Amino acid sequence: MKQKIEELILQAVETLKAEGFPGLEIIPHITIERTREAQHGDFASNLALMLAKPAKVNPRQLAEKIIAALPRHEAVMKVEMAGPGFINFFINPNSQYQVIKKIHDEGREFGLSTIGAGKKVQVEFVSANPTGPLHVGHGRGAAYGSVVADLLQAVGFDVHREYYVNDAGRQMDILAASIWLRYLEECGEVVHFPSNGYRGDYVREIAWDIHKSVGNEYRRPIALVLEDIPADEPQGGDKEAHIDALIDRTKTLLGPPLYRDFFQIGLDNILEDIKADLREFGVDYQQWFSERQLMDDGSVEKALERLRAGGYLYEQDGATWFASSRIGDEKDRVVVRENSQYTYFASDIAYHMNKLDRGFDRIIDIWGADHHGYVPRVRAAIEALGADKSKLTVLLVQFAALYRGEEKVQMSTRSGEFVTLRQLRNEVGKDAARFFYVMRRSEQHMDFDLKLATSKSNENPVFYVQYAYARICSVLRQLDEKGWERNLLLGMENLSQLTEEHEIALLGTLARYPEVLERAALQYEPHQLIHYLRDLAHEFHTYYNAHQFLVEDAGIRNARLNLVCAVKQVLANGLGLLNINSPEAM
RNA sequence: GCGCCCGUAGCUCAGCUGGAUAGAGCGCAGCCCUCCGGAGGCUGAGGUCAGAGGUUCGAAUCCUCUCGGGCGCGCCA
Repeated sequence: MKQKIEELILQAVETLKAEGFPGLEIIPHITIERTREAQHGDFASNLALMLAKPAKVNPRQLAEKIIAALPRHEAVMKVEMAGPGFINFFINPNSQYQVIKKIHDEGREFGLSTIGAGKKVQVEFVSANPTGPLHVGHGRGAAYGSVVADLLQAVGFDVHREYYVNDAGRQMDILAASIWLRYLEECGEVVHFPSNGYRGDYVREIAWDIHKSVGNEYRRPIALVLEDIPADEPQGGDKEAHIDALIDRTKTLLGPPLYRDFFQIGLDNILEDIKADLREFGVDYQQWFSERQLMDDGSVEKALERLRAGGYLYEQDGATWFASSRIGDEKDRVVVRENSQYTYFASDIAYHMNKLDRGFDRIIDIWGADHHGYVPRVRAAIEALGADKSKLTVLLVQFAALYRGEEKVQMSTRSGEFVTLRQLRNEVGKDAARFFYVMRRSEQHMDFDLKLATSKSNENPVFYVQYAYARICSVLRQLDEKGWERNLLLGMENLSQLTEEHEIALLGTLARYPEVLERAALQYEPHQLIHYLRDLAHEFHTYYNAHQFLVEDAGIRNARLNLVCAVKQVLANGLGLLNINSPEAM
């Protein structure tokens, strides 16, 4: 419809141009908007306002001219000039009814489109370090990322969802050492647990499992473990030096193969937990990409070689630097440390090279907002690798501050004091959790009130939308109980009897759905879909209160049922995209 | 200090990329089933869109400055 109007306007402008009307050489992008108020019709164009200046005419006069030049179209009932020079289009209701047939015919496909044209898009999200279970902070990225991916798929992109597993590096070493120390405790050693170790209960559980299967085989006297280890912070030392020394000691005392086992058991354990957690949260991946693999198969070295060939690497202070400040970063970055270890950034460069080599048209990284300082250097890396840096989109998700009522919940992964995503799901359920996370614009700081989300009452917005769906199902059950059958054809023949204000409004909202999907997908803004669904549910509830559907007149009854079933279908489609259930009864 | 995000109703937030009288939910006041599910609907009160300049037919939206909040600024990941 929007497109048709656009074409009509374009034709009108061409006509005026042919008549020698001045100032129409440059036609701005024609924007057709849905109006906010019914008295302004269904669609509006501000073209006359935009053109008034170059054409040096009064915008109201220009609008009149354009309207006069508009070709006739059966779907357009009336065109009006209004306000400072808006052109308002009133759509013929008969053409509005078509949407009900369309929704019925297309069913679950209604709203999907092909504007993505099968372009390959990779979406990487969550990618939390596998050093512990996911917490509620990761939940937002998980919900947001999965919905963005699903939306892109819905509008025709070929979407590849990926989780980057940081299974190399110091954090993992700290985890391995933490597990071993807890294991020693199981063996009966008295351990002063390092302040910088992972203190969560899950570490004890892993240690407990190991002890159960191998007994005291890996036990070493604690005195030997602590020999010459610099003091921890509470004892007046440096916690980083303390933990690093403990990691080295763990490696020496266990020996490489055994150390590897502890490391691997911890990794496998936690990664399995994360995978299961996300699956239960309705988040699926095509690929779990290992950082360690990049290290092992020489990809990092290859990536650095490519940078070196481009003249972007140099040596200084014993380290190797990437001259990222030459291409947008605020300073240069180390890629190989003085101790000849790669930095995390080095493997990330390799990872992005790998993404580029796999031929994605678009690469989307979804990160926590605290990583924003990292964006320019990754962009620089892509440019230095010789790729088009516009291929990369980084979406930053702001933190969700957690509250229990008024009280803010403090969180720290190391100390183990945090609410896990699993706990949240158990408390509020998958549907409410997903809905809440995605309800707000991603760049918006969000307060997640556990108390509110836990309350299974009317305060909880997800129920409002689900209730609309359940209500429609209930109406259909009532139909059956009253001994009536739905007559689809009769309903379609009587659509023109849907003349109530609420019915016309619903038609417009239903017709909007494909546009909402498209916008939400292309702008990576799932919250637009949520708001739409709330609008739709609200209009349905209003309609429900104002009019009886199951009336004696079979024509009107079936027409209304067709409308209501169209609402049901769109609610199900929208909720489905959000991976939220559409319950037939609540 | 520099950079990124943000500031809209008592609270939590939308606001369709510059449009018409700034909108929802919760909370508050009042009302609506002999009727398809009251987890609903309707009405009302509540706003200097943080503040000040600027751009123009038109600004919550764009630019500059100020104030306030969050987050970054490692040879950590």
